[in-house]
Amino acid sequence: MSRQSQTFIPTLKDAPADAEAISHKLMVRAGLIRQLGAGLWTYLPAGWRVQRKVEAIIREEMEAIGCQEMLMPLLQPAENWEKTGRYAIPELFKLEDRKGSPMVLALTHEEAITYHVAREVRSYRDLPLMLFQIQTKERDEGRPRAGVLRTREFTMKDAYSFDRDEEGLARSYEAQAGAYERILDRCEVRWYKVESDVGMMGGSGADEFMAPCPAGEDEVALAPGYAANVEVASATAQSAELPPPLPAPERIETPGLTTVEQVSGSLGLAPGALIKALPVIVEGRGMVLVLVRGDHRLNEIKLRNALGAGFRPAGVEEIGAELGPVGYIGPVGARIPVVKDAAIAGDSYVCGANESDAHLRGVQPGRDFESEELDVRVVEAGDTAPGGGTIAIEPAIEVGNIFKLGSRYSDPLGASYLDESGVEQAIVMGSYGIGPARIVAASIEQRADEHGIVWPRALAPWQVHLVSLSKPGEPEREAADKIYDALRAAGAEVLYDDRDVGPGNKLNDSDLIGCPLRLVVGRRGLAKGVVEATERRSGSAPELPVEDAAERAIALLDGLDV
RNA sequence: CGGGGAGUGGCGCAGUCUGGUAGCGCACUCGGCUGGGGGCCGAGCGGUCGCAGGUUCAAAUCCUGUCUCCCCGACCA
Repeated sequence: MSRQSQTFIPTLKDAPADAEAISHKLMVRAGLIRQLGAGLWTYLPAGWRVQRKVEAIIREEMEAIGCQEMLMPLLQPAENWEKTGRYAIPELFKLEDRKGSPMVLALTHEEAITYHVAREVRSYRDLPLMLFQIQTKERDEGRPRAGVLRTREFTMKDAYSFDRDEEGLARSYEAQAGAYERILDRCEVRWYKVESDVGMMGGSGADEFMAPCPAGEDEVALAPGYAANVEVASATAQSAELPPPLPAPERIETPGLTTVEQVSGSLGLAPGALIKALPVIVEGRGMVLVLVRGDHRLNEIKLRNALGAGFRPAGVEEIGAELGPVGYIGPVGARIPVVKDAAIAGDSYVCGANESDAHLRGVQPGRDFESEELDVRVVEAGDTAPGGGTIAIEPAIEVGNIFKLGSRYSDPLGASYLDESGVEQAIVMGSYGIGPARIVAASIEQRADEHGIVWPRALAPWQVHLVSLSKPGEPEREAADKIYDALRAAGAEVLYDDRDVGPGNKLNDSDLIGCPLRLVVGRRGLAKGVVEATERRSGSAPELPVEDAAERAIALLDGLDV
């Protein structure tokens, strides 16, 4: 059924007032989705058609690498989550059944799949194994946002690999990565594969597939031959201009100057000539003083990974007791461990003197204080990447991620096998997620113009939007009806706008909905014996003879590059 | 979790400060006109003003509580 008069595509002239992201506005306006609650979205018929196209592509590419589809429950007993230590995750929805048994709504399915594999797989002969599902996930997000980009309930394709050893995992991981590249290419989204943090998944390595777009919540650091999430990106800093070195640190009065801007401004120095001192309390280790250059920011994920432990910022009281007044903290004379960011590489810095209204200048790391050197700053545009290129930073949306889990889940859930020599070994796992809704949103973000959505053929809800400008019953309508029948007979996916509304409404809705090819059947064209085709993306508008309009339209469609 | 904003017809909003008959645009229904980029005329339908309690002769408006949604930040497979 694709007569528009009988299809539920509620388009809107205006976007909801609170929508910010392009994809959010357009998906609502084009009648693809509607909101039910915070982070909870209903897919209307056109939106669901698009999502199913993405899912079909994912299915094909998963099956092509020997990954088998299955389906696991969303509602699960809490027990396995307690075993893996993930029951404490704040995003995990927790509930009880009527008997009072603790249950959870799965935010991903490592526990379930590992539970099953642990029971069924016993021999090295059963491995390797790759399984996937396309299933709902539930996450109690602190802040859902941007329409479908960050929601509390969403569909995810999650795949899991099971191997005998690290080499096997590496092969499975590469197979999945290759499939992801083909999936994203087929969906026509621009993407980067970037190094990433392992986060709550745990494990030994991870990559993310990022689609650059304005609404992206992540930032990627890019250079020729280099791509990383800024959460983990590492690069050589641009140099900062330093004053001449001094034989020893010199105390200077800085009354009331507590920020980098104030101190550098008052001394006439670049912010990069200052050292910013950030006291943190490290789990099981007490207070540590972390130093970054005045013009740099601390990267908390890199610091956590470098320390191998969690931490929190120290409180004002704690800092006062251990070091001095907040705003005048520095490493010289500090009696606690000092971590110095690698970008602090000069020999004459200004830092706090650990007393009110005073700083020190001419401070030289190594001479004036001891420290452990780590890379813990946020990289910036203009830095030099490991390959020698210059870093650029772009916002991007994470559309997929792949993790080397190792035995992070197989150990606590007892997933093991007997090897050739009869020795019990832990199964080595990987997990691979991809979000169809985010692919759809990214496609819209990347391709939309001021008139609406611009679908690639692979995702379009319909390939052709046939628009009849005449009223029902008028002779021109017959020509449109015939073309509709011919297109359908030829197997084309066609949405036929046969509604009794004005031409402006139809044309604007057509732009909004964004099918790759539009055919307008109106009095003006018919007088010349033509229907007007318009390629949504290029705007190219050839005229097609009425008699074989359907055939010609299909040929046009096949000629579109995307 | 911290900060800010908003809940009034399907959508977008005014009215709230200064309490007194709930309004506008769009959409929708009916009739007519119009028919190539959201057209026009006329007549209509539709709202316990998020919820609960309080003050008052009288509450959308004042007070208290509460729920929901949005934005910025934190967090985020």
